[in-house]
Amino acid sequence: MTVRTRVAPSPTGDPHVGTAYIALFNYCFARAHGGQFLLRIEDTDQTRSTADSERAILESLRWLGLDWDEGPDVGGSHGPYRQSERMETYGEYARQLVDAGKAFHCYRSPAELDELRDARRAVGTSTALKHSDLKLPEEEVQKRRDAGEPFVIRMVVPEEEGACTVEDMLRGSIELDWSMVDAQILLKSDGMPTYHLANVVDDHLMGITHVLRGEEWINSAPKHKLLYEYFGWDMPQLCHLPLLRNPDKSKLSKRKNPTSILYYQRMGYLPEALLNYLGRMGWSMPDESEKFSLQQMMAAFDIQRVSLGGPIFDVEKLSWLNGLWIREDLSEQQLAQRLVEWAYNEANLLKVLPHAQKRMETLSDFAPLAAFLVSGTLPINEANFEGVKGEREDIVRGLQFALWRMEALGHWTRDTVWDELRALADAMEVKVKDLLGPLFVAIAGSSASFSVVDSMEMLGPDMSRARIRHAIDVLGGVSKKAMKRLEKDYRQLAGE
RNA sequence: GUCCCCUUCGUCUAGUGGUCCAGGACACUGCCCUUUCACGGCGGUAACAGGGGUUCGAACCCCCUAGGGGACGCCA
Repeated sequence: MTVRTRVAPSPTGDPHVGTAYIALFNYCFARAHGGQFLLRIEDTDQTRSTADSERAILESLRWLGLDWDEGPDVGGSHGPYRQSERMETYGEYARQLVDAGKAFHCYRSPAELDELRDARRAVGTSTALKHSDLKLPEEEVQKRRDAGEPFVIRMVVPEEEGACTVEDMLRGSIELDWSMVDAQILLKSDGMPTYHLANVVDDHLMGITHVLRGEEWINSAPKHKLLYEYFGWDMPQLCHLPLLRNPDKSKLSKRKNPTSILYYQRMGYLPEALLNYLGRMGWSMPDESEKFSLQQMMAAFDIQRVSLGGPIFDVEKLSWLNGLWIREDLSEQQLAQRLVEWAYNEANLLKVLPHAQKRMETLSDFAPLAAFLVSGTLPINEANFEGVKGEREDIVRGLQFALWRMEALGHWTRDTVWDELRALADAMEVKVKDLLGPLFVAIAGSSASFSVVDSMEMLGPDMSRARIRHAIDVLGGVSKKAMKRLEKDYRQLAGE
């Protein structure tokens, strides 16, 4: 048995807890059956994947103790294969399908595609575009080809009535209508494969027998099944796991919840506890124990014990579990060791000292100065904002706008954060200083502290956002009505 | 809008036709322990989404409705 987890680096470089969640189940499933657990990095979208984001996710999984196998030698690469390393391979497979009449070249422009989809949507039917919908007159194809226009390779899908039956290890047979399945792009115009092609080709080459992935993939399973048929390969068994949810039940997202593993690390959760908590999401031990190690989970693992309702990722129980791990599983020496590794190590101190040293008269000044960097949620209240210029309403407005900016920010560095905040202040026609005032309190708990952008860089995106969110709450939050108005104002600002 | 998936306490869940007027855990709460705060111990409140079937019997099987979620990209 061989299973794999595909890890997609996020544009912000934050390793997502959802990835760890899927990886955990793949790990336990494989290991419980004496099989292999492999990793595959998705990096064919150049806007998302960077060396940093890839490293971050691999390090996070390792931190959690989810070790992967090297796996077979596929195209000269071992370990967590990177898709782009074998780009030519996918092109060959795509061409093979074209030769067999199972795929075709498509010269349609994005504008034309939008038009076709809009027309479908207006009629109220499926927006899935088939080969016949995309066909261009022969002379037009010729013209575009001669002009060197970009093209993609799409797969041929059934156009007649009928459904595709997909077998799921937990859900049984799922019937999906072919009318919903579009002529999926297999090879993009830049020559990179899409997930669908890469996924099928990789899994075959890697000898994958079972695929445990998120529920969001159910709808594209027919495409994958079809590809296996086209290639004449055996299809792995599928298993779709429930999705982790925000407290409002929507799919876990950073906009509503901290989703980065780094955030939980920074908050001071132990990897054992985080993993344990993830294991309690949609799964239970046969004896219903709450606290268990990865080893114990693996030893008792039974995929049939997965429950299908999407669990809400709620930190209350995680915190309790973490306390249990700290109290019951660490000696005082071990705890001391963890604390040193976690924050009070030399590398960390050296990061903070450039900001702290100038502000110190005695060594004892250090702890209060740096306290906010090793804290979780800051114990602030309305009174902390008294020294800040402006009405409460304006402060909240500034914080909310800043939060939105920070949510949209891809690369998180001192300079990018600064540029964003400066641009925001300009757009709002306020002094940078006045915009930053409340942010100091939100981020550091006091307006007398290090440069707020330096602090934000050290804290990282998720922790920074969480603190801004907390500050808004402390100031009374934003009502639904007010939120709508703010959103409108914000869009106007962005439009200018 | 179309299709798919899901639905047990506020939250995580046990439960696969009788042992369930539904069990455990978090949170909340009462008492005990304690110089305080935690920890710990013992209790309490709180759920089978609704309606129809099938069956001697339904949280469990079937159908309908409702609610929630997901998918519908040259993202994964």
